[in-house]
Amino acid sequence: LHRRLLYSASMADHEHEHPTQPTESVHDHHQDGPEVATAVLNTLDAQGLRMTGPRKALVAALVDKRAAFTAEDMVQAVPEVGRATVFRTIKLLVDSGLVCRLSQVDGRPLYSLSHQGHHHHALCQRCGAVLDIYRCGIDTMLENIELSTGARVLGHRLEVFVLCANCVAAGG
Amino acid sequence: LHRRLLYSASMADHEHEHPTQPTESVHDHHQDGPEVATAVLNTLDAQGLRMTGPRKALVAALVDKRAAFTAEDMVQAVPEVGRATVFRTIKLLVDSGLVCRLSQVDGRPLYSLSHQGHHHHALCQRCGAVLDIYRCGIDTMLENIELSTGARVLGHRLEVFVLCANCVAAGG
DNA sequence: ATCCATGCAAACCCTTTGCAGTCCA
DNA sequence: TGGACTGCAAAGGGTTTGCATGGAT
Repeated sequence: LHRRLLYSASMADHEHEHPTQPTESVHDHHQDGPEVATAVLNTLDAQGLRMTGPRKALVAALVDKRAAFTAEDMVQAVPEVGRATVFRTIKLLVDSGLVCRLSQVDGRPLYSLSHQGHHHHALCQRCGAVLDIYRCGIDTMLENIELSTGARVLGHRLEVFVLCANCVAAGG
Repeated sequence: LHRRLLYSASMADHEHEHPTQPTESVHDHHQDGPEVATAVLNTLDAQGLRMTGPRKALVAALVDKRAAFTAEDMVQAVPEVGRATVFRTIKLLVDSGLVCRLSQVDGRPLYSLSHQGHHHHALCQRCGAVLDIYRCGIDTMLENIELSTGARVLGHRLEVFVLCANCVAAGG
């Protein structure tokens, strides 16, 4: 699960037209846990937030997750931390940009560690792995919506539901 | 709100490469109410479902809506229908493909009348108008994700949050 | 007449809040 | 020490369910 994938397939015939626009890139979602945990805690510290026991435990637990998780997952992963604190901490991390909220097919929220510059996610429906999608390629479309309709685009969200390569190999 | 917009801007320089791939198209979300209501009821009938009073009332109400609506909106729009029936009927319409579920920025569900062939929505954050987005242009990206990662794409959801032209004109 | 569909109310799930006590800075 | 943080438990909202009644075919 530590491989990193750079996507650059089959858009070559477009590149002479948009030489400065890179193609999409994708990589999966796991890095070296302790380092990430330290980075997360440093960020919290820089925001003047307290490094409490429950917060450290929660950060350690979510950094250890290799997949998107629900609030309930966290409640169970760190039973010594109260339910309310789990919710409060997740919200705090989301507001700090350290964790991002994504949504399941049925709309229920999932969370995953946030990686710089990514906007979208491909979520494995079997194992919960999250592939980040960089440069989703819809900016042009959004601009065109503005041009053709007069609407102003404020934001967008793209969720992609997949079976990751591992799960395809495991038989779906 | 009855205008229909066909998008075809600024992708011309791509078309010689994908002559068969149309550009995105967008139109807003309202049609002639009674006709749509009849069509919806016919579809329910064709599925062997009963044409009860509550169902007719709910279909009439939602066809009359010019914007996306919540379940609660429906409860209040048709106070003579029980709360549970509203939820059950919305689910039924979603399962029949007549209504589609979309999601607000915060993830709470909204619903809107479903139009054939559309996959995505631009939702006005001020008035709730829904612009359908046809040919969202991300299919190519999804194929490329498959090629580069070995994942299998099962589905995707794109939500675009906008201020529609009317609301821009009204001062945001 | 037969079931499907409805209404009511309770149950349910997930999340938030109030408040007294705790612990980091 | 003070104020941010926590835990508990209760409240909250949105949605679903059980069950007896009602209504469409």
